[in-house]
Amino acid sequence: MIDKPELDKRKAFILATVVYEYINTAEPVGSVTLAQKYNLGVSSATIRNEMAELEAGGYLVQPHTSAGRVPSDAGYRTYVDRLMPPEQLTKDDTRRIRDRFREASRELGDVIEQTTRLLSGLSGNLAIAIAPSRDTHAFKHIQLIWLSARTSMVVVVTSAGVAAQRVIEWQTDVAPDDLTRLSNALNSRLGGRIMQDVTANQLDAICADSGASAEMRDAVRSTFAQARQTDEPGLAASGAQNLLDQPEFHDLRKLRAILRFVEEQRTLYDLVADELASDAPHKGQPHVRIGHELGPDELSECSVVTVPYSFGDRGVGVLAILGPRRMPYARLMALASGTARSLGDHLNDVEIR
Amino acid sequence: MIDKPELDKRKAFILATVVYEYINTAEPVGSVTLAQKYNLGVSSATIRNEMAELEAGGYLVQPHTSAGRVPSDAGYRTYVDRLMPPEQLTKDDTRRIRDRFREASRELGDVIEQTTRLLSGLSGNLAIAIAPSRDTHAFKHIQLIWLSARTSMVVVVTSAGVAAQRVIEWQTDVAPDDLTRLSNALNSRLGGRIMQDVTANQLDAICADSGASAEMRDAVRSTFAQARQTDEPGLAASGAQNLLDQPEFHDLRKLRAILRFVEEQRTLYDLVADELASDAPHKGQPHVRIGHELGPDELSECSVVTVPYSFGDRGVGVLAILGPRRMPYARLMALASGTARSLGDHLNDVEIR
DNA sequence: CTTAGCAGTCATACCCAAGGAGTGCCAAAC
DNA sequence: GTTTGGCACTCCTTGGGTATGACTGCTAAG
Repeated sequence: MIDKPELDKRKAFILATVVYEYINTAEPVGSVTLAQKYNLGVSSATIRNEMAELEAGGYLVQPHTSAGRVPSDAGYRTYVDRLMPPEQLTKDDTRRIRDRFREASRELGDVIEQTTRLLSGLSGNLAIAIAPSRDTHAFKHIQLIWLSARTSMVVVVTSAGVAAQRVIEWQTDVAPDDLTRLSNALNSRLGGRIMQDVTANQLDAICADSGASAEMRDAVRSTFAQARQTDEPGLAASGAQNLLDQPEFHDLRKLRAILRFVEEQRTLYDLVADELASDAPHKGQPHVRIGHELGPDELSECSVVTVPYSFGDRGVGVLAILGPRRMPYARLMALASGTARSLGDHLNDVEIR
Repeated sequence: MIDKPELDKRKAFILATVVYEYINTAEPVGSVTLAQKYNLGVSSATIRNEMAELEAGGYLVQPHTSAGRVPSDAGYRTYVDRLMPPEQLTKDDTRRIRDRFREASRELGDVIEQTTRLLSGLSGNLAIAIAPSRDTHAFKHIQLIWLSARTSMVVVVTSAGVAAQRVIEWQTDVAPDDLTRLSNALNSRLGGRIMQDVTANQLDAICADSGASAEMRDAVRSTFAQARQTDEPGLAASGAQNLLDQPEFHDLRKLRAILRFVEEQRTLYDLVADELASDAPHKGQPHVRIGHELGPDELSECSVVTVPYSFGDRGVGVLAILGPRRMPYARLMALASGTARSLGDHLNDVEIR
């Protein structure tokens, strides 16, 4: 790859048109097609010269000598960053998104799962969602419920709803009053706290003060750990079968590699969570990664649009769309943003205040 | 299709061998292959004659004149019902299944989801599970939890764990005591009842007796409805990408049709729920449906193994494996049965008594 | 009833030539 | 200097024709 001189206006327009045409047709685009379909005011020979220079600059690639050109990662990158016309959501899409959230669940896990279904349906690609970390939710309530002398249930409620629930089998009998006393103590001393600020030591202290047994203390501690869900992040993906429709994935080997990748919760999480980790989380702006920018070789023919969502001023999660590099970037960015906004609004609405 | 005479011993053996060979190789099997690989004690010409008769009987099919034979639906059916040697789970598989359930979740939805992952992994096919209907669970506890003057949470616990939880926003202020009184009344009068036996009228009566408001009565009623989950059945499926490995699905059109079918919760549910509806639910025995027996045209090249599972003497759900007709029936039946048994045991273990 | 032999069928693989899409380059025109 | 028409060249794709080989079904002999 030589140096990348600034593109003059005509080169930029030709590059944009090549990308646009290729996104729509999935066929390498040649100089004659370009001259005929878009009136550039110059002949195909001129376009050929320009395309040759764009190829030398690393923006375009020729699959073989006698074929048209296809955008390279750098070509797509330039298109996305500087050339493509931004898109707004249509009224129709906006309404559809809003309607779907209107009847959406209040339960966090269900919500993100439904969101991926919506987004994969609208985008025609694979949609992924990461649930917001529960660390930043506010503690609302804990209730130890007496079921029988040896069994109880513990429920922890945060501002996002039920964060943990578990059944506990005691080694020794407990009385309903013991549970009520402990519940009350915890509630009065933890009310309004952010989950991540509740330490195990504090829990122990409260349990000790209200005369709870060691067994009860352990139960409380582990239920809180579960409520913060530090181990397994909420992750949902759907719409993988959409990828079958893309001509670039008609090669079964590629497709299989991609699906195996997506199947692994861990790798999928890492892929999308980059967005969470990034220091400057572009304030709600969608972010595009193209081909090799993604890292894993399996995804070298894919692109991913990610967009963070938030509700209130905390709890940030990520939505993502994974598809072929030849994706309608502007539209998918608009869709992802719109969905992220509606998702945030929905979570805000159902938040427990 | 002519009449189906009883198969003599040699025809039966040849049919069994053809099915076996085809299942292993995915190639139409010819008379010479058969004579060479399995010592039938007769020449290929004799086998040819027998195969011609098996084809006339509708057990075998020739893809084209100069190809070997492939089993028909009826051929597979006969193989499964009468010819194939039954298989036991290997110690290794048994252990693996048990280990996975040992560390499985206690939450019903998670359990069936994890079960499909396990079963698709072991079987190399698509696995499906339907959660048991919640109607037959025993009511354990209801708790109305005071969060603030205008918000409460209701949790309904059945013998299978938390069956419903919801946040309620009241139109008028409520006091913690009101909620406690109503919770106690419901618990004392409903304790031990089966969920489906709790009628809306009874709930109304109890609410009225304990002086609950109309608003509270409605909340209780709708939470119970949700707990019985009459609307949306718990359904999980995973391992669709396994189907990519099967040579019969390398035709993208077929594959897409199948995946679209599987994607639809409703159709998938209907497919598997046949097993629940059937009058004589073969007492835990796996049940095989082959090709057109399944009904939908999209699945005419697929087979499904279903097996009911139960815990205690109630609550029946279904596990299923969907794959190409050319599947190792005996092994998959053993796997499905073993997994169903372990699943039942696990649900039994985590049941609240 | 079994079997060897053989003719016949048909999918598949292969080669080769024609077709076509598209390029790069050059020389002339602007 | 840029643009353009022309043209040779490359190389993928397509289609036809042929050879190959894996089968079968049939027949006649064992």
